Amino acid sequence: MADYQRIYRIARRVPEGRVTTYGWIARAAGCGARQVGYAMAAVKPNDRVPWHRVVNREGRISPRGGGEGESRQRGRLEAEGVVFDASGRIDLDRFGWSPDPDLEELPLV
DNA sequence: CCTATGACTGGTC
DNA sequence: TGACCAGCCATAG
Repeated sequence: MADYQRIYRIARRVPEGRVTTYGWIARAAGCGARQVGYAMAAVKPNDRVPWHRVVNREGRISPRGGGEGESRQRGRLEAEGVVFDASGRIDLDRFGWSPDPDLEELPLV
């Protein structure tokens, strides 16, 4: 459980209108990408984690069990100004954000 | 303690 | 881009 807090903390750093990937958070948190995904799946309302700003490396929303939160996630991102292309992907060169300064993608939209 | 599972990733074809 | 495969590590049972 404690490890999730570390992951959540990184996730909370993601600026509004930007997205990050499981891999980037994983690298910053010092754990595997799957654990980040697992942590996101375990997020509770009280955690105040912008889980919707976390997508996979394709800039696409990872399909999960219900598939319901998927549309909800997309809706929230679009509300923050994130744009999805025709394939339902986000342009990580424009909206991608890395918690690691070394990988910091050129921000700005 | 050990095995199964998973909102993943990176290399190769 | 997409499909396939192997590695990844915390949780659950």
